[in-house]
Amino acid sequence: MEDRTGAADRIRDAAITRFARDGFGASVRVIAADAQVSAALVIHHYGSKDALRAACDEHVHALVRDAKTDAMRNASPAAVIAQLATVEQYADVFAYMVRSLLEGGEGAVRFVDGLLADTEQYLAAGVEAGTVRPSLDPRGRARVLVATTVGSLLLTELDAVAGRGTAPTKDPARAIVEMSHAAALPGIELYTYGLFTGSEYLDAYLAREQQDDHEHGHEEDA
Amino acid sequence: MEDRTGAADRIRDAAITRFARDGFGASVRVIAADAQVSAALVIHHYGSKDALRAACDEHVHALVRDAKTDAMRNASPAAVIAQLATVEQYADVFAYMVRSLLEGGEGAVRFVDGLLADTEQYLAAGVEAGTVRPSLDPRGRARVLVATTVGSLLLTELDAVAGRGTAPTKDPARAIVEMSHAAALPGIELYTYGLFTGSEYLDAYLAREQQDDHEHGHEEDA
DNA sequence: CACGCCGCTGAACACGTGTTTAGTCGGTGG
DNA sequence: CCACCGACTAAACACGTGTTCAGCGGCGTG
Repeated sequence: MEDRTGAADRIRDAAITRFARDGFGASVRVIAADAQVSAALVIHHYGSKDALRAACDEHVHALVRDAKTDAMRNASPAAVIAQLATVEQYADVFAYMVRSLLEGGEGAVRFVDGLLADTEQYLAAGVEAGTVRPSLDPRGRARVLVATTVGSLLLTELDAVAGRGTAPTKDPARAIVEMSHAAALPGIELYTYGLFTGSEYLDAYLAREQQDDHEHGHEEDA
Repeated sequence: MEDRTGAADRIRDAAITRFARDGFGASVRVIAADAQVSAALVIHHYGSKDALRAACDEHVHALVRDAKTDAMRNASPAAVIAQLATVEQYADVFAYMVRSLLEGGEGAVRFVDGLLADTEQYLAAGVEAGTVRPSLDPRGRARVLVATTVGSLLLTELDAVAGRGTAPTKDPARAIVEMSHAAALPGIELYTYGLFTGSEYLDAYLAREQQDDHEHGHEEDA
């Protein structure tokens, strides 16, 4: 039923790889060359460059969703990411997600939303199991953890730009593996003992928050 | 000694604002229009668009450095950022840094390097003062904290893209203030009590690390 | 076989880009 | 006063972009 040659799929895959490497400013002609077709065929199949990117987003999203549902029952979200990056097959997909994250597209929003939901759910399960401390703001805590993850991604990318690190800018998938390795010890340590020796900071913040609430009423809702 | 009109400075400031808002793909003509000059004058003064951006980088870097040395003795690096964003005068500069962070230029590298060094130094001071727990990997810990900060920045930007949050994509400076407010409680909580109830994760990691070391020797150096 | 469909292409088009060029205006020093 | 110099500009240039157009060629179906 599909094309015998599968040129459309080949174009999409080439676009994913190229977008991941060079950003979404990558030209249609370069993508076409990567897929060994003419630039006109890209438009012929996808209608426009934006539509091509939308197709890439959707395809990547589907792959990530499937991979996540597969691996979700085994490991933590962070481990899922590392695992996802390790698998050769998903390297391009993962790099595409990182790029999308940096340039802030709709796919990135869905990605972090999923990550956020997973993290929150996972933390809740940990709380119930007694391995994770309860939080005054579970959603906010999940956000901080996700922020740490994507922030580490960004720092790794920055290191690559600066020429430091093992990965020569080219392979974000490998970079994330190294990053996760380097950040593992201080992260676990931080998550085990915390940062401060006492609760003075937290107490002070809570006291000030309560005071602020009394001063100018409740501004927030829902 | 300088121009009476100060057009060159006006061009640079317009470029900083425009680059921050639209990314570094912003065209010279738009910047010129913002500064109410011709596109040719931009080139006349700065030689090329890349040189213009370099001038912006340098100017922003100088401003940030000055502001930091001013505020450094008062507050923590994170507070410095929030404070920096608050000040109306530095809003554009700060937005420029965020943009530079996202597109990964040399200025971003210098920025996070500075942030990293400051954080590490600040943590060391805290350790010495007894308010911060010592770490097995102080530099790694500083990295994690900086990652959390820049990750929160990215998440805020993403929220803006998704239309959520108060800031309508336009004002990253205000967005960072809101972000820092929302992340404050879970962050402090996390840094006070940690995430886990016990040290099993850390113990397991340390045990596995030691085992790995014995398996395939020491690979790392300097 | 002949027809039409469809994957596919090279050449062109319209446009936006950074940059160059030729030239105007105004102030300043000889 | 004249000549020069630098800020400044409109117009053009060269190029890269996404996209369109006309047509080629092999396949399945009438």
